[in-house]
Amino acid sequence: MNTKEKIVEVALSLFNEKGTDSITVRHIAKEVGISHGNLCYHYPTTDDIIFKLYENLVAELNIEISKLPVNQVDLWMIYHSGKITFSLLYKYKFLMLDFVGIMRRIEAIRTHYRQLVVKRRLEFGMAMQFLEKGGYLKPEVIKDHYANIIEVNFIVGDFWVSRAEIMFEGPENEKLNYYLSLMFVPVLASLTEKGLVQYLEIMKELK
Amino acid sequence: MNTKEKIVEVALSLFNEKGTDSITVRHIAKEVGISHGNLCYHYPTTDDIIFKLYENLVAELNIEISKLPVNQVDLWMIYHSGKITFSLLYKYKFLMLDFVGIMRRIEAIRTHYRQLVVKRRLEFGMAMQFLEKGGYLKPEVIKDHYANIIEVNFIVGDFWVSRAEIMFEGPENEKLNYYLSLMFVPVLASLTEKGLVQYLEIMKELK
DNA sequence: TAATTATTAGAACAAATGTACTAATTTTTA
DNA sequence: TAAAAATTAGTACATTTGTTCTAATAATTA
Repeated sequence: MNTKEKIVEVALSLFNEKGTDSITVRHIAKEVGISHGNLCYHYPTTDDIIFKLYENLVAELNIEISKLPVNQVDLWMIYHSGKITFSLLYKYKFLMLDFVGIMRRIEAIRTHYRQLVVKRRLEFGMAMQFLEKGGYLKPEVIKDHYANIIEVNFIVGDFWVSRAEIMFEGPENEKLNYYLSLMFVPVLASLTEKGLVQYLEIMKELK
Repeated sequence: MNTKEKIVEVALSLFNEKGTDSITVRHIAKEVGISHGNLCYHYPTTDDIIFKLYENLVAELNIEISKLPVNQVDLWMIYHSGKITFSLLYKYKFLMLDFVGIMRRIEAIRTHYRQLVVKRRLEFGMAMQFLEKGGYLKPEVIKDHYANIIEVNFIVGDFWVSRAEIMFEGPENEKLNYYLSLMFVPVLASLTEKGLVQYLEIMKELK
């Protein structure tokens, strides 16, 4: 592994452990075992490293999501993509824990993330439509209800790591499964019989 | 207004504007128009001011919530207490925007908040029971579903300000109403006819 | 009033940090 | 191989920040 990669790797674990505020280029350099002059040659500021880590997260997400079979949209598919996403978000949890600070500070990330949300909102919307057509989800009775469910799930998806950090005592796996299960909560009472059956299967897997 | 109060007032607006990270005792002192030596006499560190502001938020919440009529629990009552809470959280939005950082850093706040959550969880649970008895909410069909809805709403309640900061363009009032309406989303499909009628009334008010 | 206490301004200092720079060494390229 | 480019260590300096201290002034109390 070259120096550039080592820096990013060490920075990730330091950020996850201590947060981005208290970690400086000097801390990272010391932990990598190089001079901070050298580190600044590769990444002038910690924000440059954070941006690189953000890029890595997005890249990993794209790779993993593209591996999913796209032939059918059902609750299992939602579950699998949720599982992958949640695992990766947890791997880069410092990004989630300091979400607002990073978004405020680093324009490149903010811009990219906003575009990502627009894209994801559409994908989610499509998925809901497929679920409805597939007989898993009842037709919407209240205007914008499913769009609102998506917004709620965006908030849960982006901030469950923060919530867990503050409130949850327990192993990572339990934590992840618990908050993943919460993603189904807003939609639960709108599921059809068929949808509910699949939901209960998924919950067995999550236990 | 005495110096101590002035400090807290100025600090609130500075924190809300710039975040807690970049604001130091010197910044606040300069803005108040006193020496930083004087400021440190009243509040040795910014964290002491943050704690004071947290106490103020909790006090204001208690006062406002206690003003609510407790004779009946219906969706309007949920709406009113939500409205009050959301307004106050927005007034102290820096606390919400740097929630994790503050919780990690300031033990006194972390401890108090955790106890608060336990208390609120019970209150929410009671409210759900009352809604059910009052004929607004269908009986729970899936185990822990209502407990899970409460958890989802905790996350939305604690992080909507962050979400809004990153994504929402628009006036404060719209912002507040929109995210307040999201609190009803997870429970919506579990409402009875009677509940739905009241919900639709509330939505008219929110528009 | 006189003594005491509270409040205020400002200086002083060490530690941390961002930033820029130099010089040496290693690696790559022509 | 020789020149060029990339990488590395280390220095240097201005700023910021937390912290402590002193001395002066204002307010309160006995």
